[in-house]
Amino acid sequence: MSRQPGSRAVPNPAAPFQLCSLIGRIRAELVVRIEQELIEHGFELSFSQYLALKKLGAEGPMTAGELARAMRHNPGAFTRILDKLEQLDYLRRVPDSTDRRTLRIELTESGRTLWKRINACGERAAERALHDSSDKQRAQLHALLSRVLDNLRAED
Amino acid sequence: MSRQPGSRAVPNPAAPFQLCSLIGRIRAELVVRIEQELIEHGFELSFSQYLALKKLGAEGPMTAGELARAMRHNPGAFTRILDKLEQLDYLRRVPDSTDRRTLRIELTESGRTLWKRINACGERAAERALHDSSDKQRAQLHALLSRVLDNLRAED
DNA sequence: AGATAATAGTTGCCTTGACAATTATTGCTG
DNA sequence: CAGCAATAATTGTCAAGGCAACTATTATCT
Repeated sequence: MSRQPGSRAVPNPAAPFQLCSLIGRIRAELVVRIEQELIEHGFELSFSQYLALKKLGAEGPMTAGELARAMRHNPGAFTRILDKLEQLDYLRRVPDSTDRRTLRIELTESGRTLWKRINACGERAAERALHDSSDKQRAQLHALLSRVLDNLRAED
Repeated sequence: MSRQPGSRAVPNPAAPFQLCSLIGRIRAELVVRIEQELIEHGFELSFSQYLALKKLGAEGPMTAGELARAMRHNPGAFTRILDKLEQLDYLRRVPDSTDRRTLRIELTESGRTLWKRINACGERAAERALHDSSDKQRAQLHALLSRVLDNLRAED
C-alpha cells in the first residue's frame, strides 16, 4: 500500500475543490460519532430515530407529514420509524380534531426526557468537530454552508 | 402548515450551530443533484457506482479492498457494486501476479470514456453549489471543513 | 349536491448496504 | 516445514429506505 488515504489532501490546483467528497465524509463521520455516543450512553436508537426525536423535541408536536418532510424522508419509510418509536413509548399518534386524515405526533413524557439526553450526544459530537474553531470561524462556516445549501436547493 | 421549512434559519444564539443538520442536508442535496445530472445525460448509474468510477478514474487501478476503504464501503456491499460495473463492461477484475488473493480493478476503455463524462456531472453540481463563492471563500470553506473532518477522525 | 381531484397516512415490494461467516491465500513463528 | 494468525474477496442474511399502489378523508369545481 503506497498511499496514505487518511492524510490531508495534497494541494492540487487542478482539482476543483472536492466539496462533494469532503461533505460526504464529514457526514459519515458525524453519523458514526453520534451513533457511538448513543451506544456509549446506553441508548439503543438508530440514527433516523435519533433525528426524529431531536426534531420533535426541538420544534414541538407536528403532523407525521411535516416531520417526514423535515427529515427528507419518504412517508412510507417514515411510518415504520414512527411505529417503532411509538412501540417504545417515546411518542404518541394523536388524531387531529379538524382533519381526520392527519396525525399529530407528540413526544410522551419518557420521550421528552430521552430527548434531552440524546441531544447532549449530538452536541458532544458537534463540539468534537468544532472544538478548535473560534466563534468567528464557526460563524463563517455556517454562513458558507448555508449559502451552499441555498444554491443546491434553488430551482434551475 | 404554519412553518416555512425551506427558509434560512432564524438566528438563534442558543442553538449551538446545527452543523450536523446542515451537513446532512447539503450531502442529500448534492447526491440528488448529481443523480439528476446523470439521468439528464443518459447515464444509468447509482450514486455508489458513480463514486467508484470516479475514484478509479482519478487514482488509477487499485485493489478492490483499497477502493472499498477509500469509499468507506464494507467489502461485502462493494463486491456487488463491482459485479454490476464489470457486467456493464466498465471495469475488469485482474488477478494480481504476486498475491493471488487480491484483485486489481481497472477501468476498461469504455469505462474510461464514461468516467470523463460523469466527472463533468459532478463538477456541474459542485459549481452550482459554489458559483457565488469567491476563490478565497472556497479556500476558507475547504480549510474549515478539512479541520472538521480531521477532528472527527481523530481517536479519543 | 355530486363527481373529481388532492392530500395524509399505510402497506407491499424491491434495492441497497451492513454485518458475520466462509474460502482461499499469504505471512509469521516455533 | 508445520501450524496458526492475518488478509482479500465473496456469499448469505437481515434491516433500512425508496417507490408505487391503496384507503380514507378533505377540497374543488360545475
